[in-house]
Amino acid sequence: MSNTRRQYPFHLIEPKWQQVWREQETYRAWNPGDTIHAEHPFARRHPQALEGANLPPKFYILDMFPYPSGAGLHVGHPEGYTATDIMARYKRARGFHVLHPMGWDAFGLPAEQYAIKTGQHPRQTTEANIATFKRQIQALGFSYDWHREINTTDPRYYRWTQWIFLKMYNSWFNPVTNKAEPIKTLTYPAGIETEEEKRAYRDEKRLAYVAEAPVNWCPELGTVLANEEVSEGKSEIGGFPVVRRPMRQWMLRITAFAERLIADLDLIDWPLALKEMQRNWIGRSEGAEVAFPIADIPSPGVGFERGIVVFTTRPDTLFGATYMVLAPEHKLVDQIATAEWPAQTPESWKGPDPSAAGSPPSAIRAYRAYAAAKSDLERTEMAKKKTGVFTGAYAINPVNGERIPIWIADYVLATYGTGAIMAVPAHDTRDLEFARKFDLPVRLVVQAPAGQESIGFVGDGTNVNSGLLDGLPTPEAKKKINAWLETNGRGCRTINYKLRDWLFSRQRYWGEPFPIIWRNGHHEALPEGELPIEPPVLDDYKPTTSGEPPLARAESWVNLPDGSRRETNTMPQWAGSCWYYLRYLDPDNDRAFCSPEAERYWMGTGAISDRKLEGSKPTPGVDLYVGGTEHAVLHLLYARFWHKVLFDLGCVSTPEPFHRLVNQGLILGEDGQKMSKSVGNVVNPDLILAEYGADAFRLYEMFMGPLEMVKPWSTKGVEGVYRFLGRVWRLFIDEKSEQDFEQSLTLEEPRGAELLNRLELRADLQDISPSPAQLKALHRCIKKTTEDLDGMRFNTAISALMVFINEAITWPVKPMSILQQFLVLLQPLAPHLAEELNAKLAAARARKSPPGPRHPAPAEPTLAYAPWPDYDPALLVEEVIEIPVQVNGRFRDRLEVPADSTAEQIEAAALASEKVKPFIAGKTVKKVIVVPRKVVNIAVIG
RNA sequence: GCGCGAGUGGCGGAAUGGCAGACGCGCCAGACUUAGGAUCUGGUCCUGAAAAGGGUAGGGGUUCAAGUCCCCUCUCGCGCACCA
Repeated sequence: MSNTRRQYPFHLIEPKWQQVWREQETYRAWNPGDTIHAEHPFARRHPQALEGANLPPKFYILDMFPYPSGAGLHVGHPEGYTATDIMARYKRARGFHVLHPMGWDAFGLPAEQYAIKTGQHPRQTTEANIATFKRQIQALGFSYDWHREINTTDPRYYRWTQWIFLKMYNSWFNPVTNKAEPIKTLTYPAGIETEEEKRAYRDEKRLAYVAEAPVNWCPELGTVLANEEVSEGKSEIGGFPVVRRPMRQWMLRITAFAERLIADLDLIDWPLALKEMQRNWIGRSEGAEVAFPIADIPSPGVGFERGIVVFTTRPDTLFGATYMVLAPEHKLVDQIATAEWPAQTPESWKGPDPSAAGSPPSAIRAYRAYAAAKSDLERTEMAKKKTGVFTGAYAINPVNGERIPIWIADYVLATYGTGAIMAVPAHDTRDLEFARKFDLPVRLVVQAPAGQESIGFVGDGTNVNSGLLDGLPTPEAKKKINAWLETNGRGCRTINYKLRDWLFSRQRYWGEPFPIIWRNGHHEALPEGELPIEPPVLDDYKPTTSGEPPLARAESWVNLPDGSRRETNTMPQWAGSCWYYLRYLDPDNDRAFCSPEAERYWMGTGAISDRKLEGSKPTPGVDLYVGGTEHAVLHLLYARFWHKVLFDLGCVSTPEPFHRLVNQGLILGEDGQKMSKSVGNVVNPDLILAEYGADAFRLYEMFMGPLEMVKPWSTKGVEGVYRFLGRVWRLFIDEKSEQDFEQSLTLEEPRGAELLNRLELRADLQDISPSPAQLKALHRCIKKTTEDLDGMRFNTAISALMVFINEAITWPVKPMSILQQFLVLLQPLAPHLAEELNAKLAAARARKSPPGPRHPAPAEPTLAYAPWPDYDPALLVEEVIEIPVQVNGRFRDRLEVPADSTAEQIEAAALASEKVKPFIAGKTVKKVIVVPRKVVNIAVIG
C-alpha cells in the first residue's frame, strides 16, 4: 500500500452504508403475496404494491454464480457483477422491481480433492470458501437480495435437483408432439408384450437412461466426462489426457432437443458469436442415409440385411464414390471382413503393421489396437496422416452397381452419423488425401465453376459422369438423388447432429447422489418423498480400489434392507447450475422447486416481445444474464435443455430461460497477458479495495472499456477514477471541516464513523435556483448517462459524469438541486459515495426547513429507489450553434449561427467566411451542401 | 483449414456517413507549498516558425463528405477442428 493521502474517507463511508443497506434490507425483492413493510424504501416508492399485489414490472438480472474456490475472488469476477449491479440499481431507479440474487455453485472437484488429501469433509472446505467469497463480494456493495442466497450443496437445494432428475427419468420424448411427456403416455409397439419387454422398452425411452457406450474416461481425475468437458483429447479441468472406454453410464437425452435448441436461438437476444458456438456444437447437417449392399455375400446376417448404411451431406456425389470406409469400431467390420486377402491386394492396403498383414482379420485386429492405443489427443494430432486397412470386402454402389472396396480407417468416427462413409475423393479433401495415399480411383462428378479446379472441389457445381444427375446444379442434383433413393428403397433424407447425449454420471463423492436404486439388475426411481438423498459420510473420499465411485465405500448406505442397492455415481457439477435461476425465485419453498405464482411473475408469461431494455414491458425469462463465454456450450446449453424439459412438463412458462445474455470480456494482467499465478500478474481485489475503496474499484472495472471486450488491468487507471471520486467529494465537502475531521481522525481513529457527521457541506453549495447553463450541464449529463446505461456502455456513462463534474467545479455557486440530481445519476455506479453525500445534502436541507407537514422528515434514508431523472430536451436546445465549414470535405472554419438559421442563411455565412474565402477564390462553386445543425460542405472545382 | 470478432496517439479507449482522438492514464509546464508520489491551472496525434500539410493496419472503390459503407490483402484475438 502506498502512503498517498486518502482522497476521501471511503474506509468509513463504505462499511457504514453497507450496514445501512443490510439492516434496512434495502435490496430485498418481494414475491407476489409477500407483506411489505410500509416504511421500506421500496414501499415508499411503490405504495400501490403494499401487500405484495400490484407489484411493478419486474426485471430479473442474473450473474453466473461462482464456484467458490479456495483462491477467493480475482478482479475478473467482479467485472460482470459490477455491470449487473449497476443495471440493477439503474432499473430500480427507473421503477422496476428488480430481482438480483447471488448464490454458490459449490459442488465440485477441488473441494473433493482437498478432502482426499486431508480427510476434511468437502462441506467444511466449501463453507469456508463461501464465507471468503461472500465477504469479498459484500465488500463491493452489490445490491443483491441476500434473502435469496442459494447453495447447490444444501440438501434443501439439491433435493430439487434430484427431483428434476426424477422428472426426466419419468419422461420420454414424443417425436410426434416434439415434446417431453410423462412416461405414462408412452405406447408400446406391437411385439412388446410382456412386462419385462415393456420395462426394457420404457427404460430405453426415458430422458434419463442408462447406456453402455464408449465414454470419455479421465484416469487422472478418476471419472468420466461429458463431451463438452473434453477439448482436444484433454480434460477441460486440469488438462489431463482422456481416453475412450466403454462403460455403463447415466445419460440425458439432450439430442432429442437438438432441433429446438437450434431453432429457439432465434427467440433470444444473445451475442451472435455465442449462438454460433451453440449451433456449431449441436452441429446440424442435412443429408441422406444411403445403403450399400455387400458384394459376394449371398445371405447377409442379422444386422446388415441392407448392407452398410452411410450418412452423407453430398448424396449428389454418389456416382463418385470409389470406396467405403468404416470406423474401426464399426460393429459390422468383423462380419464383412474376408478370411484371406483378395488376389492382387497391394501391400500398402494391408495396414501399417507388416507383421500383422497376413490376413484381413489379423490386420484389422492390429489396426484396431493401434487406433485404440492412441488417445483422442494423438488422433487429433495425427489427423494429417491418413491410415487404414482394407477389409477384403466389397460393397455395391447402389446407383451404378460398381464394386468398391471397403476399408476401415480412424479418420471415420464411430460416434458420428452411422460410423461409415462413402468416400468421394474427387470432392472431399479427406477422401482425396486417403485415395492418393492408397492409390484409389478418383472420379470427377462435380464440375467446378469456370476457372476453378474440379478435382478436390467441395462447393456447389454441376454434375457430370453421374447418369441421371448429369447437367444438374448441386442443389437440384441433391433433390433428384434423394427422390431416387427413396423410391428405390436405397436410402432417405435425414438430419444428423454432432451433439451427443449428455453423459450425466460421475465417479465422485462431492455431487448430488442419484435418487435411484438397483434391484435385480434394473434401476428404479426412489419416491419423491424420500428426497433429498444425502451422501454418506466417508473416512476416505478416494474411489475404491476396484474402480467404483467413492460412494460405494459406504456399505451401509449403499445396501438397503430390502436387498436393493443405491446408485453410487453422482451427478456432474453442471446439474445444480441447470436450474438455479429458478430457485432464486422462491428459495425457501419446501413444497416445490418454486411456486407457480413466483415463476409466472419473475419469469414472465407473455410471448417473446421485441427486446429493448428501455420500456416497461416485461420480457420473458431472465431479463439480463451476464457471464463469461467459457460456459457457451456447457452450462448455457445444459440449462436451456433442462428448461425445455420443464417447459414441456408444464413446470415453467417460457421456452427459454435467459432472454438477454451479455458476455463480459476477460480482464488481462497489467502486462497484457492472461492473469495467472505462474506468470505472477494476478491482481488481488482486496488490495485494490483497501487502497482505493469499493466505489473506485467498481468505477474502474467499468471505465476500462466496453464490457464485452478483452482488456488489460491498470492500477494507474484505478487512480484516475479514484481522483474523480475525490473531486466529487471536494465539490461537496468544506475543506476546513475536512481538515478538522482528518485531525480528529488521527486522534480518535475508532470513532471514525461518528466523526463523519462533523463534515460540513461547502458554503458555495446553496439552495438556489440553477442558471440555464447549469441546468443544461445537468440535463446533458442525464441524457448521456441514461442512453449509455440503457446500452450498457458504462465507460462512456462514467465519462459523462466526469464531464459534468469538471464543469460544475468551475461554478462559483453550486445549486443543491443540481448536485442532488447528479448524485442520483452517480448512485448506480458509485453507490456508497452517492449515498453519503446525498445524506449530507438531505440533512442540510432539513436543518434549513425544519420537519413539518410541508417537509416530511426524515428525508429518504437511501437513494436506492430515488426516481431516475428524465432529461428535458427543451433545456438542451442551443440558441447559437457551431457549424463546421468544409471546402471539398476539408475543414476550414467554424461558424457560430443561430440555431434556427435556414440553410440559405448558413450557406451565405459560410461563403462569406474570411477563412473560407481563400479556398474558393478563383474557383467555381459547384455545389454547397448544408446539413442542418451538422456541417456545410462547399464543393469547388478549378 | 473453417467460422466469428477486432485493428484509431506513448497507453486504456471516444466518435447516428458530417470538426478524428471525448473521458481517463502517462508526459510537459506553471501555481500553492518546508515538502509533493496531494491538490489546482494550462498544454499534449505527427511535420512545420507560421501558413499549411499529413494522419484511424495496407491497397482500391462508393460519396459533396469515410475510422464508419463495399471489394481485396495483412496482422492479432476467440471458437471449432478428420463431423462425411
